[in-house]
Amino acid sequence: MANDNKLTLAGLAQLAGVSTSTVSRALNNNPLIKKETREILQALAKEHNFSLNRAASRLRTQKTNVVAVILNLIDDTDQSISDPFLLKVVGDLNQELNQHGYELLLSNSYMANDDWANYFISSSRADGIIVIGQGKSTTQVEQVAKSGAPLVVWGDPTAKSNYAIVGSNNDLGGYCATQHLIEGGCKRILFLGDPEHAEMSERYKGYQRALKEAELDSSIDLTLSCDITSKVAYEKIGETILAKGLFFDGIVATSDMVALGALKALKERYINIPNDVSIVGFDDIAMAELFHPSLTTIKQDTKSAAKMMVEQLLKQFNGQAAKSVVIDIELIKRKSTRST
Amino acid sequence: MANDNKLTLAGLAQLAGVSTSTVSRALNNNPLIKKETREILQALAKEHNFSLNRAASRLRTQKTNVVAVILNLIDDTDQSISDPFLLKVVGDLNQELNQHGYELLLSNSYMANDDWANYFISSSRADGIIVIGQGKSTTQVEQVAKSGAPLVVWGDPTAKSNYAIVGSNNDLGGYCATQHLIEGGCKRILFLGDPEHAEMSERYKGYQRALKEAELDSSIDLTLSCDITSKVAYEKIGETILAKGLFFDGIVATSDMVALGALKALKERYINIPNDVSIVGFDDIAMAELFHPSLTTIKQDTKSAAKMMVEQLLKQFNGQAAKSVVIDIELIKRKSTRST
DNA sequence: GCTATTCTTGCAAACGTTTGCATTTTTATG
DNA sequence: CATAAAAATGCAAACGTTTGCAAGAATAGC
Repeated sequence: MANDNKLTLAGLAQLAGVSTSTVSRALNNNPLIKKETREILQALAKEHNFSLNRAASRLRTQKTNVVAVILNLIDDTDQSISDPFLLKVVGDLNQELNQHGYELLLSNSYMANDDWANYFISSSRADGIIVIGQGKSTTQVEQVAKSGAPLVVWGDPTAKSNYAIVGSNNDLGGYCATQHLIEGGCKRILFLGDPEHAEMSERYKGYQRALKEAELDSSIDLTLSCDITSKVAYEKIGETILAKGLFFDGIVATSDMVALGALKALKERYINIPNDVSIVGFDDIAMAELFHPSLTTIKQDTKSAAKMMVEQLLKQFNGQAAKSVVIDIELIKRKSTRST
Repeated sequence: MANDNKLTLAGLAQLAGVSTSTVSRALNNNPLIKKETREILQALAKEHNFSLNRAASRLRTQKTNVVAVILNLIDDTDQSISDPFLLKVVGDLNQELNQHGYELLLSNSYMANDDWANYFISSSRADGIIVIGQGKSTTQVEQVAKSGAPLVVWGDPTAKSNYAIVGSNNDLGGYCATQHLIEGGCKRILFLGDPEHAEMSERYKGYQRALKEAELDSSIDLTLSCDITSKVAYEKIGETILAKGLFFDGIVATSDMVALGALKALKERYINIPNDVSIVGFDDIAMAELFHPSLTTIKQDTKSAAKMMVEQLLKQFNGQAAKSVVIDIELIKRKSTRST
């Protein structure tokens, strides 16, 4: 602390009366250095609370130990930013990355530069990229894949792609959700969400499969296309009821936020949940059980999702091929559906 | 793309037939270089989609253009991670930092190393630190401050400190919330939250002031100390009612999550909101208006908070002194309180 | 005691930028 | 046209690590 200018490896070496290479190796616990010496030097480093200059070591080793996480937001709707589910994923990724000695550089798709591989990888800002959400267009992501940069995407794992995608079993999720409503006695089940969007379309498939198996109506007018935001869902349900009355008795929503928007619209019209209309959400965000009635939903396991994403990314760092991974989902039964 | 090894500044210089210094200056738009030359070189760089090696430039310039954002989580409760409010702040910070040419390195207080200044600043990982949440203990933060590292904290701006704190006018928030309940006719108003915690204690002060001005009961048994999580709030309200009955008609909660936990506990007992009990939350998270009844709350303006935090940090980068900033709050009236 | 082997350590050259200073080219001035 | 001043470019030395290779010290084998 007396020294004004920062302590460097060379300085530490001088202090210890050894060469910089020895100090460097000692701090990296290189067995080339005698154990005794290593311990002395490590203690000395701690005493002077020395810390390696990462810029220098990154330059020398060509490795950053940083992973860029990009929130691939849909268009210009800003609600994605505050979608609690996506942010939960970021939080879990952070934990998981830290545990493997990596740091998380957060970005979103609004950033000026859109050649991600160039911006993050070629520039030595990060070693790899994790993209959260496939967005509406996949061109940017595909460009990264083409560049050969280590890449993992959170999205629809069953989608055909030349990069690794980690995601929930959306088809099964849609199926279970619908199945559960059917068991509860629902006859006319609405699908609320955007069936065009990658992950959602899988959920839609599962929904349709369940309906067909039960020989229930699966006609198109039971599909209510809407954005991923709760506000839009709320408005959409309102309009629909106004126009066509309450012609359904169940809702499969593509996310908890959407489900909660619908829930609100229904409750405002004194429609009883789950008896008049049952609702199943998707995600199992923290708030799902706080609502009244608490929301039955398909839980996405973000913890293991994070684990898988990091695992697949690390594989690529080691030169191995990564593959898409399907994460199991789980039906969480609560009070927005009839118990069976 | 034909070249396997990455293009470097020297390579680009050779391609253009000039020196590396010229290219470097040209790409940094240095007016020392003739405008014409600059444009030619910039075009060439784009054509070969060259990107500067940041590790190298960071080493040379001793500047990273990265800001570390640390989620200072409370103890080992993991709910803070998923607290939508905190994550919203992170999102807004990200936007704001990007706009000023900085990147966001995300961390949390669980990381192994707890000498933050050393870990982030001395090691050239980042130029400055933003800490979100003052946590239970401020020792780590104070250590950073003492080290002289550029630092801004999100917390209680009225707290005595030797570092810059940006935060809402919590006292006024608590006051307005309580005041609003009083106007709605509430007589026995509960404070739900942890009055010990920095920001919360300010809210508590405002709450008490409002009560005293209205000459209402402000005795200690109207203070229900509870953790910041909705689950705990839910349980606490349940227990309390079981033990002492419904002895209150209003609740000032220290966060929306806490308010929503309380809301749930009350609704399950068929207590009418807002007529039997009115509730005011704090934060105005996205979900606040989705609940039934929608939640009256004190809105924290995260956008301008982010702007202020970044502004204060940049000041420090320029060698100027930073100061604490109080962000205005706003009462958002919804349906969980009686309208006046 | 001498050589062959194994352990330890040190030397010095990278890694790819930026930048003070020197040098060359251009423009202005008398 | 010569010279001074200004503008544009180049040289080379950093920035602080890591690491292949060489060299020195210790141990073993005969």
